[in-house]
Amino acid sequence: MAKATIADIAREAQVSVTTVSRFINGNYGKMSAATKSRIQETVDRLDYRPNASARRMRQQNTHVVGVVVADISNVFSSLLFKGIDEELRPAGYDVMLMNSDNSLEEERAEINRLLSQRVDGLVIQPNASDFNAYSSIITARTPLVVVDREPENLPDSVSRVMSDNEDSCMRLGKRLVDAGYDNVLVLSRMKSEISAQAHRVEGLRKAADESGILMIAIDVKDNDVDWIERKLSIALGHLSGRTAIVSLMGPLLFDVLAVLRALGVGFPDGVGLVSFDDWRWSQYVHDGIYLLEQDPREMGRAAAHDLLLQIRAKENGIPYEGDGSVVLPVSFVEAPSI
Amino acid sequence: MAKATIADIAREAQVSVTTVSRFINGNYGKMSAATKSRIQETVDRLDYRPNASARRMRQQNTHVVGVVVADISNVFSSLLFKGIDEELRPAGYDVMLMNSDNSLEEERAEINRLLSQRVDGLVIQPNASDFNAYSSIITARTPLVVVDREPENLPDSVSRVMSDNEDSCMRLGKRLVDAGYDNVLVLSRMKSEISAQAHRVEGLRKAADESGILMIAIDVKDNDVDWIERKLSIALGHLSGRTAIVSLMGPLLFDVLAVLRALGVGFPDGVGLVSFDDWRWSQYVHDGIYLLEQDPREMGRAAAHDLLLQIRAKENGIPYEGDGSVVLPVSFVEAPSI
DNA sequence: TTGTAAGCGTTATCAA
DNA sequence: TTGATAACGCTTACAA
Repeated sequence: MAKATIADIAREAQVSVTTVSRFINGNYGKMSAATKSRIQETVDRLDYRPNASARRMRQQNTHVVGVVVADISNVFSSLLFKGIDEELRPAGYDVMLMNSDNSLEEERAEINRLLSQRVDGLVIQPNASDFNAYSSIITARTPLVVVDREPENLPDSVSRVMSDNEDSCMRLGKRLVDAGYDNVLVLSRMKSEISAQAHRVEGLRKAADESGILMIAIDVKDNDVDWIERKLSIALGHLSGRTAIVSLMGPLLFDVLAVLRALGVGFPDGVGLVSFDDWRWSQYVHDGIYLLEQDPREMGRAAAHDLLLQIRAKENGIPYEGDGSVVLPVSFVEAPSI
Repeated sequence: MAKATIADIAREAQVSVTTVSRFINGNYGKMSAATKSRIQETVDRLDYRPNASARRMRQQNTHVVGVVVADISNVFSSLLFKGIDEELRPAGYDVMLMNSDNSLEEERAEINRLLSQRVDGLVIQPNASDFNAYSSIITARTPLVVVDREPENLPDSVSRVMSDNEDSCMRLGKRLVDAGYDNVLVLSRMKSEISAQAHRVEGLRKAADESGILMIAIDVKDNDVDWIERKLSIALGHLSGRTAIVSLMGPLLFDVLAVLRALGVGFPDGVGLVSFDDWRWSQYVHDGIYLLEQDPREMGRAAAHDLLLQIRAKENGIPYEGDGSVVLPVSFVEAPSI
């Protein structure tokens, strides 16, 4: 037998579809107890379940929001999702999650599919450096929050949630100067047109400029560990004085550790070592690694919170009264690796 | 202006809705080039996008599958999702992801919502020990794959993808005996009624029974690090001979490491240490930790693969020809911590 | 307290 | 090569 519909229930329970619909939606303001229980019985017996698609045809909203992350295998993304889910779920929204894998094309296709789903809102960690790539979202008038990466030409009207990348890295730079380092070797791995890491490089560069220490930035892109090893080996061989290595993204730290092990370079004796983003585990490597930590879960919550404000404003035709821009602090986790 | 519909396009392009529908679906078998380009132009101009909900009303399938994981902040879950997505996306399916947070109630509600969405299939990492909790899925005739945890009363007709938990742990037990250990202290953290960890305990127990070494199993449940420290401290104080500690889930290893550090117990000198599930990082703790690794991404792929077979079989009214049950190996990553 | 019927955006059947 | 129209399952004015 095909899936039960509201009409099946109505027929079996000897009432009209209207009454069933009212029952389903809890509008039993003036419904006889007899009717109620008769419908309930039928619903249970036929295992009836309202069809969400049909419901949406009559309503303006889907109660579904779309989330597009850059790389779900990165812990950042899963915690971001968790934060979003924690905020959205109690508000009655379900989430369609998509993984762009740092690909512009994938991302474009995914956004299109989400718009086709008529999601009530969108949270994206963008891959494109220019916000014009996302104009379709604006045209569709779908509430949007941009997270983690800030494309150029982002209109003020679009909400965003970022970490305090540049400033924290400026402070890190000063901290390294104070600790007596002469050089800082900055490693990034930027896989898409745009990355939060660029701001981190910028912050470190400013600190270096101000204090006169030497800063070398290396973007490892898709290169493998051997490539990194060669680069690091050369750099370390040619630098005099004390050098600190800064890994600007979590997964990259694995490669850095492998390289340092291969080169037989220890820390903090051989080099200083700092990394972004390594939740919990790195405290057990040697005596712990100095960390700059974001709070992706909180970023997710903030993004979802703003999205809800936008959605509600739109539904009620009232103006949106949110912050529009949230910058979350990056915290320093002290450890003896520098 | 409200979102453009197929009727808007038809009016503007001076054709019928039928023709537009044909165009949208690529059925331009016999459509004049002029008509085609006129429609295309209008579609672009009005930023038209088919409404997925409306489409579903006329079709039997939604091209959406639901995934329910137990804890998205656990790397296991995100890699599982990644594997599922990799297999499903190219086949044209989108994913609604839900996080049950190891809660039975949450899980029940989530499954209900997904069934209301009329998802074409479901992958779940179940929290209930008895499969009867999931009978609604069977009643709804929704294709289903159960992953990671195997509830009681799971009918043969339901597909499942598991890791080879019991057998791998039996082999681990023997390995520990061979390495000269006299006792094995097994730590688990089971948050729901059912857990893959139970099979791991079982495997170790069998190995212990066969070889005559002492095995003590401790389930830490929701207790904190202090509790674990007390328990471990007492156990270690009363055991004679060499003891190996086995952590049966990834995140638990953090706590174990913290406790060992607090107790001033090193490895492999003080105790032997083995853990399940610690992707990449634990090789840098001391000289590396002996690991038993699952492949959650592969589990996801296998689950999605089977789900697709079920969905296609159902759509075409042909019998399902899949394995029904996949058991993936657990690999041993040697390291000097035992 | 309950019912009738229109309409949401699309696809599919039939007809031209 | 294109079009008119019914139908999908539900909600909601309006009626009774």
